[in-house]
Amino acid sequence: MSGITYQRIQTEVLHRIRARVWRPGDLIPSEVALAAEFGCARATVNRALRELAETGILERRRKAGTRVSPDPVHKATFDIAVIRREIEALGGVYRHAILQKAHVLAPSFIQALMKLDIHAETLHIRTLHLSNDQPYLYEDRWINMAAVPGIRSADFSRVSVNEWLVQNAPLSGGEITFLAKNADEAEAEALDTTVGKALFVTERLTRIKQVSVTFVRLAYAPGYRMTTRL
Amino acid sequence: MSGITYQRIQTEVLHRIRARVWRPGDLIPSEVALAAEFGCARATVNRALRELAETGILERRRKAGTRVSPDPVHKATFDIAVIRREIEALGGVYRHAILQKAHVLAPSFIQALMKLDIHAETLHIRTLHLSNDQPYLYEDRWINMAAVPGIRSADFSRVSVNEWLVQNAPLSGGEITFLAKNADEAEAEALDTTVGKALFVTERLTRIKQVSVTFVRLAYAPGYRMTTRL
DNA sequence: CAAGTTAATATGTGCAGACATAATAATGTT
DNA sequence: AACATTATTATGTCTGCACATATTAACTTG
Repeated sequence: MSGITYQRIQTEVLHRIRARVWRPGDLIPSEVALAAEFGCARATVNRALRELAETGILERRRKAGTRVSPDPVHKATFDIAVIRREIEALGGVYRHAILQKAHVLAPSFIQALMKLDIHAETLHIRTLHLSNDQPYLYEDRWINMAAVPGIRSADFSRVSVNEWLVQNAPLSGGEITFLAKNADEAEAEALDTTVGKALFVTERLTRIKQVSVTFVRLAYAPGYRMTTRL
Repeated sequence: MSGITYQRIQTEVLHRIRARVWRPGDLIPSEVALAAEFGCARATVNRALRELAETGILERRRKAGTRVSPDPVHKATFDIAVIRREIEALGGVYRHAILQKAHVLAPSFIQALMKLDIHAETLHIRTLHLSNDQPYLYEDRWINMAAVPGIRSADFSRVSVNEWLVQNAPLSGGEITFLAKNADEAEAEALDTTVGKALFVTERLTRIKQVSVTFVRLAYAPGYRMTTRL
């Protein structure tokens, strides 16, 4: 084997971009040309360039060729783990407490968000997740009962709703939103802080085949930071 | 050609997981076995499974085999674009105003964050980005002069610092952090809101080869939401 | 039995060749 | 000149095949 790896090619390409040999907007040589230069198969060059294109560093189009992205759109990736794992990964002891659990007809704003009809039955659960017995996260969740039949018989004293859904309704699609919000009274009380304090909030809408399964709002305790490498 | 694509295999695998044929934690058949079943080359199966593993749905280890992730860590990716493009993508007309620009010795908290030595010279710039003449984003940036020599001669009246750096110091690594923060006086004034209002903030530390280039704090106007698909 | 060695196995990656497909460039036609 | 048609080209993907590598299982050996 020639010893040329696709990773070797990737670092070489990155070097040339950094050294401004190939500048943002420039067209770079074709796969065939690069394969000849590096003395490897085209498939190897293809994989190298394809992966760089996935990160947004390169832009590729058939026939047009490969160019360095004019303004590279960095893609920041965040791991959205089960909350228990998130807490345990930070070295905390996980515990959760259910503050409220009620079967109710969906209020209108939830109907609109989840696109439910007027008579839709939902399970409304408010949970406090604790790390080392300190409030960590306040969860406000609405579940569309029609979409998850087995949920009536589930026992949430041991496994959190969060985990039950991951195990029993895997691989669902949806959207996630990050935002900042001043704490209201319920949030302030649960998270042991004051009304008005800025909270980092994530809202998630989960679907299985176009049908909304659950809407969650997670309000993190003050001071929370969500970090990732670029 | 058999017509079996790697994407076809991916959707089939996803179906089996959703249908709970293969459940979280289960070991799935080997690449060779799947290639035989689908009547395609192992390379095709390999690409299908490798990509699913990158998204966190599968876990793979040599010899041990491929298994469905026990608690799948969803990976949410956010596009971090140049601010002008972000605003224009939302249909706004972009404009920016430089509120402050000063060459200063790095204050101690910046020294610590960027790991600069005591005599390090920095450029401190505060910029307001506007969409349709409405305050959109307040930017507070520190640049390590030593790391970006050409910056002295740059003209920031036409191109924002943001864009200049992307064009002239491409492909740098670093970290990005999301957090919520109560608006202080400077932020409230710039963004035309009240002190204490919850702001969505992103902080970015950018490096080229271990050397810190710039530290930016971006405070978005109230109401900002950052959304992505799962 | 414990510890070290060897074999077996699933994934990881490379190669050469082929055809598919999208987009551009060249060409011909009215 | 405007438009439709036809090459050309770079990427996209699949096929078999080979060897690399990590890791587990099986097999020695003291």
